[in-house]
Order: sequence, then structure tokens, then C-alpha cells
Amino acid sequence: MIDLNALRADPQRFRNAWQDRGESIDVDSLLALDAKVRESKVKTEGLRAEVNAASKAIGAVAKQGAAALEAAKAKARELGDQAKAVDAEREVLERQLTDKLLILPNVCLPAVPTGKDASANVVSATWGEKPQFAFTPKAHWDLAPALDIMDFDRAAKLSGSGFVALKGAGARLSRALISWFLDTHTLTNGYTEWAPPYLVSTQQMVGTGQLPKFRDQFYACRDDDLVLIPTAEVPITNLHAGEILEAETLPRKYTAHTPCFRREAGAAGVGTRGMTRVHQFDKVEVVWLTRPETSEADLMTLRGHAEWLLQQLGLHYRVLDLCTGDTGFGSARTFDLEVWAPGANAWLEVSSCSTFTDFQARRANLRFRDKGGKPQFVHTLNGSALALPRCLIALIETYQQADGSVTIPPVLRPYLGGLEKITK
RNA sequence: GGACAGGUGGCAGAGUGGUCGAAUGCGCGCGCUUGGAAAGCGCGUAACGGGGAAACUCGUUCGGGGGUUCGAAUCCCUCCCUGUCCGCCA
Repeated sequence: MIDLNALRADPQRFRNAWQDRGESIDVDSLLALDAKVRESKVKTEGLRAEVNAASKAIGAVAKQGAAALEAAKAKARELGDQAKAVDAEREVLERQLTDKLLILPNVCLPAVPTGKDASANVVSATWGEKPQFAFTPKAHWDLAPALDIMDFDRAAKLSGSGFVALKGAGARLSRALISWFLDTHTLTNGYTEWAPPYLVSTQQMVGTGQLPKFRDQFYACRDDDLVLIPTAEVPITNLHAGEILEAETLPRKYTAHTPCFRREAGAAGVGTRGMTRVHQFDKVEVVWLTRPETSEADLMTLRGHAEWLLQQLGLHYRVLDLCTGDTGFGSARTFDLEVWAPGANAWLEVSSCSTFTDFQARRANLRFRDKGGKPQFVHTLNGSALALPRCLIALIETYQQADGSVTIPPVLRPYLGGLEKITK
């Protein structure tokens, strides 16, 4: 949620920012509604104050006799009824305003390149080179079933299209990656590991910004008012919702492995072949709750943690500095890490590292306090480090051999019982 | 799923219709004390929102929502959560 005070103080800044995002938002009507809400509030509160004063005085009135008491009660009751009526109006207006605020996107940081869509994203770094093959490299959707480590047909039988079942060395490789990612974050990068619930209440989805705007993107268990998490960002960021954290405990650096469930409504067709876009996938997420003044630098550190993993795996990747038009709803700045898949002949997004500034913190009421100071909102950051399926794809496609086998990068071998190569 | 007991400030914990935004303790801040610190002593210390240049002031908030009442932390209804016991169960 954006800061309404800031919007009042400098509406033009927000107009420009939203325009850069390609959003047309009627700032004037928003401000008009806000003014109405506040006017209504002043009215309600004035009446309430009168009611309170009248009630307080009633004790003394009682001593003047029953008739006086009854008169005083009647008067107070009348005031109370008036206050209730005005307050009901206020409530309606306030709900209207809140509904509008909840679907307003965040404002991008000044450093974000201005642009309309993905074509304006800037490649801000590239690591490694495209691997060269003496043969025509295969895509994972051919390679992996041939090695008997991915089964798309049986997954479809169980759950329909957009699912995959990993088998044997495929399942184990996925598990090895998860363990190595988590170990790196906890042992080297100073993260604390969580294993959170995968089902959360819809309130949490409001906190991180998926709701109310993106209701069709995730799976809901409506009988229980729970949703399947589309990313660990949701439970992890909301862990401290409503709390006031001591400043010296910041930054909180959390990591978690969870499955992620996404309906991917409207995504059918392009770029969905094989395991590149599935309804359920594993991901290791990193989340920071940090101080506003360090959050921009922290984002670079977080991004570095994700990049380090790709480097250790020896995978060619690039970093996109997303432009204003391509930056996600709640994000103020996002770097996407895309890994090269030589078989599919495509860049695959394996990580998205973002700062949400205080956007999520306002929604989730996530604050911190310096000793003796006032509570203020933290900044929240998160990033994938990394998403499993596309790492698997890149690994398999990058390290495939002419005979259809796949070699394992040295860093993963300890997690695979020393396995050096996957063969049929 | 059933029965019972609970849910109060940053934390612990008192509070059964007005004098309660709420005792007390801890924590935290400032001061005194001290060579310095600890202890001790004194004072201060909830959040959010409105108005105001400010001093300040008004409103809301005692798990959520609703109700009774002139007035609710306190009474009633309902939902959620926690604990204990029972049931069920990986």
C-alpha cells in the first residue's frame, strides 16, 4: 500500500510514477475521496466527543433526581443515534478508499529504467558464455524422459497438464539442489531457515500484495478460507505481520524451501513446454526485513546471493534490470536472473529479486523501532534463490553429453552420494 | 470433532458496568548517585488516526465482528486462536 500522506503531499510524483508503469490512475478522484473520508471523520468524532461528555456528566445529574436523569439519558441517546448515523457513512467511504488503495501498485525507485514493457528491460550483467556443443543439444523435454528422470505423461494422468513427476536421479537432483541452496544460505550467507505452512489465510495474501488484485493466480481451498502459497514470500514475509521488531534485530534474513502453487491462468502456449512453466514447483526463497536506509544496498547483496549459486553451478546467466512497465505490482525495483537453456534455446527466469520498500510492510503492518523511538515500517525484500525446475532444465541441457547422459557439477556431488553422471 | 479454561500495553500480569488507556513488575529513555559501571533512587514511556505552527487536543483500539446500555476490558451473541482433557489419526 502506498503512503496516503505522501500522496497528499506530492500527488504529481505519484501521477508520474504510475504513468511510467503504464497505469492510468485517477489521482484526483482518489484525493477527493480521501478528503471526504476525513471530513466525515471529523464530523463523527465531534459527535462522539459530545456523547462521551454527556455520558460522563450523567453521574452528577443522577443526584438531581429521576426526572433530570431521564432527560439527560434521552439527550445522550439522541446524540448517540446521530453519531451512529454519521459513522455509518464514514465507514462506507473509508471502505471505498481502502478498496482503491489496495489495488494501487507501488512506485518504482528513481534508478529503475523507464519503459513500457519487457522490451525496455536492461541487461545489467551477464556471466559466463553460451556452452558450445559438437552435436545438436536436446531440450529437457526430450532428454529427461529418455533418461527416465522426468515423467510428464503420468503427471498429466494424475493432475492434468502443467505438472511433472520427477523420478530417480531427477528427484534426487532436485532434492540435492534444495539442500545445497539452503545450506549455502544458512551456513555462508547468514540466513535463518524456516519451514512454513504451505496453506495460508487470505489475509496473508493481502499483506504481500497478491490480493485483492490477483485472485485468479492461485489455488484456493474455499471451504476453509485457505490458499495454497504461490511462493514462500507469502508466509515468510508475513511471519512478523502486526509486530514491532527491535531495530537491532534487523535485518532479518530468512530462507525457506517450499513448493509453490500457481494456476498460471492465461499463460498457456508460449514458453510452457516441458517443465518450464508448471502449476507446482519447488523454490528456495530468501526474504529480508530491513531498515529503509539500507534496503537498496541490501537488494544488491540479496541478488548476489542468488547469482553466486548460478556461478557455482557453472550456468550461463544474465541479469535484467526490469523497467517501470515490467516491474511487478508491489515491487519498487526488480532484478530478474535468467539462465541460458541451450536445448530449449531460451533464457529462463530462475530468480526475481525485488525490494518492496514499505509497500508490503504497510499492508502487513510490519514495523520496527529504534530504542526509545517511534515505530516505523520496515522494508521487505525477497528473491528466489533459486527456483528449482528451471535450474534443473538448465543443468540438464547445459551438461548433456553426446550419448544423452548428463554430468553433475562438482558442487552438487556431495549431495548426490558422489554421483558424477546421470545415465540411462 | 466434543468438554472445560483462557486471549489485556514491547514483554509478563492485575483489573466484573462510569473515577480505566488500564495497577504492578520487567524492559526501554532521561536524571541523581559513582572515578567509571552495577545496584539504588526519582521522573518518563502503548498504537493508530483527525485538528493544530506548536503547546496541545479530540477520536478509536483490551483476539475479530455484532449486540445491550446514557456509558463496556468488564454483560450477551458469534467467529477465530491458545492451553488442558476426551475422541480421531500420519
